[in-house]
Amino acid sequence: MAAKRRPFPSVGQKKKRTLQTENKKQLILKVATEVFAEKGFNEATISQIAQEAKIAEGSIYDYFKNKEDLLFSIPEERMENFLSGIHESLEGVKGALNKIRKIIWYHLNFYEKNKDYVVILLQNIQKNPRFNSTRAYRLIREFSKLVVQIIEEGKKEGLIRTDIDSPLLRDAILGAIEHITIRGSILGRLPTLTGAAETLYDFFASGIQPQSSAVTLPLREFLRMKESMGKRIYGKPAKT
Amino acid sequence: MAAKRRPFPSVGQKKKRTLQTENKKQLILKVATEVFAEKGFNEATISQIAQEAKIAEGSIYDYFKNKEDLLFSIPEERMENFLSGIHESLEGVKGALNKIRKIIWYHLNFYEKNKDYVVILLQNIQKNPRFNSTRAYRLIREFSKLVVQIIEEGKKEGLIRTDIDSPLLRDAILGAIEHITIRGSILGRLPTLTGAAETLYDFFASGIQPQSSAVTLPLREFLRMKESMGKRIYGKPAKT
DNA sequence: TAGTTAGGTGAATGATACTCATTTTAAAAA
DNA sequence: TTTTTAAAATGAGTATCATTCACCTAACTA
Repeated sequence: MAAKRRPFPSVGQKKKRTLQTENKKQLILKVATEVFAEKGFNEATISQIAQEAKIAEGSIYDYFKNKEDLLFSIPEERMENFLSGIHESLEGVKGALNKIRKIIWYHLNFYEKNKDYVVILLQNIQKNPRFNSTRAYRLIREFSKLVVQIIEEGKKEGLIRTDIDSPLLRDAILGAIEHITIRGSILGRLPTLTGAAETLYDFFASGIQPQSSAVTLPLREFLRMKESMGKRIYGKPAKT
Repeated sequence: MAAKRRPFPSVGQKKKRTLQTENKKQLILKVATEVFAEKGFNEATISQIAQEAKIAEGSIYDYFKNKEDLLFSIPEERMENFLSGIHESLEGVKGALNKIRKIIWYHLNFYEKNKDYVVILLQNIQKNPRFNSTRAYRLIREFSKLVVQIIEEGKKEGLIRTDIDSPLLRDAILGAIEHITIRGSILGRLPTLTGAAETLYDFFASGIQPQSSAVTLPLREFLRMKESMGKRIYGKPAKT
């Protein structure tokens, strides 16, 4: 046992000590991230991680409850960065659709810049039911709620159809992002992720049907035209 | 070693033997599916599977190379059913969009009816890189190609925008389906999956923007209106 | 200096995937 | 029917980890 013990009651040189401890934890996390990313959770061994971090196997258990806890600890810091980054990048963005566009871009960009991490998160962690009781998972939920909020906001603004089930739309958007990322990581196409952002946004925003067989125009314009004519008009988009 | 051995050169009562062997393999697969679904791959033990199948541990290795091979063998039969079912249900369906709608529905419906299997496939198998060299994975790829084909077909028919990257759209659609399914399985909401199909299709087909702030109408109608006026008209949908 | 404790260690333990020498079973031959 | 033969099945034994714990080291206090 080491890290769990109560620190000195004095305040003297304690900081230095704590810093070293914190450094060691970070070191283990860094090495573990590399090893897990390379070998996968099952094939990675504690002894290999210990060796590469140049510490004893037992020391790992001073900082983490077990191998799985070590794995689940990897996303914590990154998720915090992700979340604060999202909030930052949304500042000043007006309108739900623009926010969604930004989120899609930021999300793919984040994955593109955190390859090792993405492999671990998507392949080893996210679908493990025990991950749900994790701090990092709570952060993911928070993000997930944010997306729903933005969708609801969009409904109120009149920018998103009100008959849409918000959580379902969120799942569709996040699922699409994730799947594209996984395919990218398996096929080694991660560097092009960000380029897919605008296209992906467009699928959801405008749909996949062409505008050539139907014309969409602002309501005001439409009403003006209609007024100056006296004609029967279709209100719904052409369906096949 | 057992199952690998060459059968007798004669033809006599061989069938009975082979059948029993096949049955045993199926039995192991059935029990393994249950155990893996309940405990997850890591927590499930070979000894538990052997016990519940009422056979010796060693026998499992007569039929499967190792634990992972056993896991990866589970999707084979189901994927075959899935694929033939898809082809069947697409018979007589005209138009790429209708086919995509059908695929989304069939996919979600299949998952809804194969709960145990879905949990295993999505949580333990699909994102494992070694799964890529599997027979079952080849079937998934086949399905994946089918979707791309349909999208391309839709472009030629003029039903889908030609500026869309087909594999990207495929990934978005399949990713959305998968994510919704996973959320459903974690939250125990699988029974409502099929209900989400039409909504999901609609996200992609028509987009999420309301028709109230913009009006879409057939090109002929639009041209007729335009002709009888003399006005400047927008050709693109309103963006926020 | 002596005492205290955070911090670190690695051999020992137990669990489990996988192997293999042996036994059992049942088809084919005699 | 009895004998022969190879397929099937077995489970004790092996190797490989994850995890524990009794002990060590060094820094800080008094």
